Amino acid sequence: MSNAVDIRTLEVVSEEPVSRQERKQRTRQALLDTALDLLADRPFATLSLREVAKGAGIVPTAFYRHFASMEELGVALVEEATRTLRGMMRSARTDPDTYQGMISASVATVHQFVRANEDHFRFLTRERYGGGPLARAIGVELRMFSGDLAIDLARFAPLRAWSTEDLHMLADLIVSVMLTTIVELLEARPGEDGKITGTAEKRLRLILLGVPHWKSS
Amino acid sequence: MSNAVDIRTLEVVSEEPVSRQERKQRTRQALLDTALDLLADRPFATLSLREVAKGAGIVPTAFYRHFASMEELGVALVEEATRTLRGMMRSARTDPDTYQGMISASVATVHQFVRANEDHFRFLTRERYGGGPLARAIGVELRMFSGDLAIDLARFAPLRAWSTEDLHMLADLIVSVMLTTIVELLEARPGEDGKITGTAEKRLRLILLGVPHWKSS
DNA sequence: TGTACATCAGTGAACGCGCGTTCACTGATGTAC
DNA sequence: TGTACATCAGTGAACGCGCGTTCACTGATGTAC
Repeated sequence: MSNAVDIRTLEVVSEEPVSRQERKQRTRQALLDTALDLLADRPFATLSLREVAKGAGIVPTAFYRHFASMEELGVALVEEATRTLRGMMRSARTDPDTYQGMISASVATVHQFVRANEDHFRFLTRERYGGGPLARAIGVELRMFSGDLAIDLARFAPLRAWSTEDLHMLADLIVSVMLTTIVELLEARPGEDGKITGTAEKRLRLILLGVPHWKSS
Repeated sequence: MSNAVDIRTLEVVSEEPVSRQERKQRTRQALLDTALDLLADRPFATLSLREVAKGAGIVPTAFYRHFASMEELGVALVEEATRTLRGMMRSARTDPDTYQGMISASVATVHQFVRANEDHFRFLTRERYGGGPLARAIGVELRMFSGDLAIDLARFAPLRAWSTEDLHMLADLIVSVMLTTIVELLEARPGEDGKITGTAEKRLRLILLGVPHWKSS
C-alpha cells in the first residue's frame, strides 16, 4: 500500500528537486491508489473521504485540493481502470488467422492482464452493476469495447456477410464470456487459473462453432 | 412502499384479531420490504439499520427483535430473492422438445419473472459482484442453479454423450446469457423489452447451433 | 543574483449530523390455575 | 369464566464515534522585477 509517508521518505532519500505540480500529482495518485486498495473487499459507496485522505497521508480537508467529492475520485478511478481495459483490447488485437489461435491468444491476454491488474478489474466488475454514476460510466466503456470488437469481427471471412446487428450480438456474447472469466479469475483459489482459462476457451470455441451455421432470422 | 403506518391502518380497518406471532411476522416482512425498496438505487452496504427501521415504522432498537444485524437481514433478503429465482427455474422447466421451443419459452419465462419481481432481480444482480457474504451466498445459489440446469440439459438427445464437465460449461454459458439478459431488462427503457428478448434468443440459438459440432478436446 | 510578493497544497479546530448499540421501561398478548 | 403472573415487541433516552464540510491559517514553492 502506497501512502504519503512512503512518498516523503522517498523524497528525502532521492534528493531530486520536485516541483509543486509534481508533488500535487503524486498526492493525487496516492489518493487513487489508497482508494483502490480499500476497494479490494468493499464497494466504492462505502469508502469515506476521511479514510482515503488518511491512507494517502493528508488531512481530510486537503482532499478537496484534488477532487471536489468522492464521486469525482470514483470517476477518475474508472478512467484509470478502463485505460487498463483498453490496453488489454489493444494487446489482444494481434489477429492470428485461425479461430483456435485467436481464442487461445485472447484468453491468454485476458489472463495475463487480469493477474497484472487485479485491483483494476476487481473494481470494474464490482462496480459494473453497483448502480449510480460509476456503473453508468463503466457501462458506457464496455459498450465501446463491445463495439470495437464488433468492428474487428467484421474482418473475419466467416463473418463478412453478417448484419451489423448480429455482429453486435456476437460481440456482446463474447464480452460477456470474457467478463465471466475475469470474475472467475478474481475469485479463483491459487492453482485454478488453468482450469478457468480452459473453460473460457471451450465457451468461445462452442460459440464460434455455431457461426458457420448461423442464419439471421 | 409498505411501512408500518399502512399496516396499522389496515389492522384497524379489518377487525380480525392478530396474534403476537403474526404481528411480529408482519413487522419482519415490513423490514424486508423497506430494505428492498431502498435497494432500488443503492447497494446493500449503504443501507443503515436506522433508515430500514424507520421505513418499517419501528424505532431503531426494535430492529434487534427481528435480526441481530443488517447482515442477517441481508441474508434473509437473499433467501427471499432466490426463492423467486427457483420459482423461475421451475417454471422454465416445461421441456418442449425442440431447441427453438425451449429457447423462446425460457426467454419468455425470464422476461415475465423479471418484470414481475424487478426488485428481487435487481438485488441479486447488483449484489452478485458486490463482495462480502451476500455475494458469496448469491454465488452459491447461482452455482446450484447452473448445476440443476446441467442435469436438465443431460436429458436432451444431442447432449447425451457430453461429459459432465462440458455440460457444466454449457450450463454456465447459458446462465451467463440469462444474467446478461436480466440486467439488460432491468436497465431497459420502456418499449425495449422485445429487442432485448429477441437478442437473448439469438444468443442462445447461436450457442446451441454449435452443439452438434462439438468435440470435447 | 537578490528581494518582495503571489500562489496554493496542506493544516487544524470546529460544526452539526446520522450512525450502531446499551439500557431500563411499558403495556398488550398469552398462559396457568 | 376470572385472576394473577409471564412473555416479549416495541419505546425513548443516552452514549461515543466517524462522517462531510467550513474556515482562517501556514509556509514552502514560484514569479516579477
